[in-house]
Amino acid sequence: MKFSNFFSPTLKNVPAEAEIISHQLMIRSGMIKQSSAGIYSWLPLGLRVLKNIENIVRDEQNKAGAVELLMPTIQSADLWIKSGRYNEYGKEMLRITDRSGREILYGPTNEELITDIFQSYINSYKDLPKNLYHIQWKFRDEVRPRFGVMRGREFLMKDNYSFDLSEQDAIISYNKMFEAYIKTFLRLGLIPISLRAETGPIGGSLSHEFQILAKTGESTLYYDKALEQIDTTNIDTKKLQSYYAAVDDLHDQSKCPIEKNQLKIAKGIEVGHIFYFGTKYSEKLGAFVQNNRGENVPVHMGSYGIGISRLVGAMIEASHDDKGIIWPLNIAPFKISIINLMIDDENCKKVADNFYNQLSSKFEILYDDRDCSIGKKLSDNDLIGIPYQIIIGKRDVKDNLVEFKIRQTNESTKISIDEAINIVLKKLIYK
RNA sequence: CGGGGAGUAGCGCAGCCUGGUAGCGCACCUGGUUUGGGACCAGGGGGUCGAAGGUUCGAAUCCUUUCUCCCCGACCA
Repeated sequence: MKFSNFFSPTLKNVPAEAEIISHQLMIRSGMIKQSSAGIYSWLPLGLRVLKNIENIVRDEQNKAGAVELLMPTIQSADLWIKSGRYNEYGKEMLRITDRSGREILYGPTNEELITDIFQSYINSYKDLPKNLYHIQWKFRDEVRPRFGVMRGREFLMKDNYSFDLSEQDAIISYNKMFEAYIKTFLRLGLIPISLRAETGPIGGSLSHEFQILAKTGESTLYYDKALEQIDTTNIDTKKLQSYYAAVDDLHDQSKCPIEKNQLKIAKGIEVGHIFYFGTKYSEKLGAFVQNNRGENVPVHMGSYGIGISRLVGAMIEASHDDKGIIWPLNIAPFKISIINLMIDDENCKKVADNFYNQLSSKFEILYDDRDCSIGKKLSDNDLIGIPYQIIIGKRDVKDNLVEFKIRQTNESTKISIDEAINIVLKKLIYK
């Protein structure tokens, strides 16, 4: 992608509305534009990041055996009346009346809809277990949206729902998702801390929330150090679930079961939540199957959410410096940028064009060919967090060199033009 | 919803107290000079001051109403 052809309005000034760093950086880097309180347009750069995160979440869901579908954003009130949540849910639910006076709503979650879909087709225990998910926009009319996309009213969420014959089976499904969540967050380069949680309005008996560590996180976590050392090759959910972890208001030092030197205190951002809630919705919405004795029994369900749009903000909170965002390679909107400092210089242009032509078919490349000052180019590329940057200037090109910069560490080295492609390929492929 | 704050050019702000129809920085446009970390000089375009009503000869400025946005709290992916 040629930068001159892209749409990435970077800003020097931060709009006063943005309080926290991720929100500021998202606005300054041209990722999002606020439309109204808690509602955002995703500009091209932000959309790329959002999609990259979405795809990793999707991939891990698929690997864990979940099956993707897509349910609508707008739901009929009927199902919610049936489940009893139409009144329960309160003002957070955006209620709308259509032209013929029917009550509809913008879905804040999908237990009702998915249960209805399930019960329409599945009648036998032989079809279990099932695990269905979708990645869809939700709307919750928060009393106070804040922190940019970290707590918007409209947000993108991956939510899935498991259906099992028995509680024991449901716990297996639950743990499978638990593992998938750990894998997902690790793959995003985050350190997930799993905590036993309250089940809240979803209801149920078993629940974990997943917080990722970030200095600027909203919640204070008290947890066993061991939670940070996850064996990525063999994720032992039982072990992870056995470690102590609590948010500050549930933590009581006098009753804390672990040694002080084993206890760690850190800030976290909640990015995922999983629930097992038994037959709460299946009974109300008629999701019954016949078991092997021919009896109709309600299915045991669980639901599992990951805030994808929140993760964008959360990841920035977890990874930035004073120059801007530092994206991990797999999330970065572009993997590498080719920065031509002297667009009017023939040699520089030749070198830059050549890199671009050779690499653009292989990776997502940003070719900074803009007619603007050197400082702006360099600082923009840092701001938007491109992991690798090839900086091409007159001075180096004369010596057959270019600068290769790693955003993560801000280290840069001079490399020969001839070797550059190989070095880049090595970095991007074997990373 | 309770408490606090803010709406003046695309963004950040000053002007408001002590009414006399708007100004600065960044961004933008033109010309020139520059060119390895948000360049410099000169020239230029753009706002009727969130909205409505009122007071006044005259309102960004005073009064009333209203809308929006932000921050702190309870809640959440």
